[in-house]
Amino acid sequence: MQAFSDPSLFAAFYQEFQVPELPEVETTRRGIEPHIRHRTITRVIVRQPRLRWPVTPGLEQALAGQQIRQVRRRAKYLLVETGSGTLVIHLGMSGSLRILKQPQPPQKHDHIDIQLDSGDVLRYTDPRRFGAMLWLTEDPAEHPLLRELGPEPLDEVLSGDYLFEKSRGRSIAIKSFIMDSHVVVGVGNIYANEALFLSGIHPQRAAGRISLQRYQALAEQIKRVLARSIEQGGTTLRDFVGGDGKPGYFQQTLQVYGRGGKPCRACGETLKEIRQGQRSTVYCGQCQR
DNA sequence: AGAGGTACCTGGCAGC
DNA sequence: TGCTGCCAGGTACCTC
Repeated sequence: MQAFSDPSLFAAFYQEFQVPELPEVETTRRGIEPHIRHRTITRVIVRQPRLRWPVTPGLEQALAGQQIRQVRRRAKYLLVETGSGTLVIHLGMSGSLRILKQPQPPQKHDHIDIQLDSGDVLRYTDPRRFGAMLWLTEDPAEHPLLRELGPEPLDEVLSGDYLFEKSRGRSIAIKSFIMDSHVVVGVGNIYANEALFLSGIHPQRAAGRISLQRYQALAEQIKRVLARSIEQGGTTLRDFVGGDGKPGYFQQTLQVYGRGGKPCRACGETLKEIRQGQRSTVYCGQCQR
């Protein structure tokens, strides 16, 4: 990430563009649910239907009059359940949701408003439009987008044993392996870099050539880094009402991500930055083998 | 089947 | 100053 040679620029960038990783999605769920649960949708306004996929045609009619039962999360998908179907929301790379208590004129990237009988509005904003807003009438777990997903990282199913078994015979780099949503969901680029550093595993190592013991460390670190972020998102829950709808981010100090060329916090060695699958990987050649 | 690459999209920086 | 090129990233999908 050479563009951010100056740390303050990097910080400014991430204040502006908080990539919703799993902790941010969960924090968003917790932030909005109390305001929308049991409310009835009175009106839906779609200003920009061109997201990752087109917003489901007829979404406005489908949602009007529906009462929201609960908001669940599967991987980075938010599932807004009503009596007759489920609204599936993905925040993509730059999406956010917030609750408006007062009417506010829509800004450039405010693509969708969901008005509630309380007078509140749930507003979806997404500058890069990598997000999604889909209406499903079938069981969301059976939808192609959700059907093939691996276990939640914080579920006990995700363990060293699971990763070890799943990786046998695989030559793919471990970093790509843990970012594959068929293996485990919710491990984005930032947390993949961090978890590999914390467990001392070289990001390019073949997934099939890592011992059970090391996978136990990796599973533990994935859980730890995500759980800590969710915890902090919860305690710093800021401004889902009226404000920018973005959870506090990066409360925990990043060990490697965004620090290519800087000294390793553990050993002082200069951190290496490479690209894997068009994504930035940062690691310590000394600490990670 | 597995591995790797591509596309989608915008804002902001570097460099000319 | 203004333009162009590049880059960040999640994830489905394409190709080999």
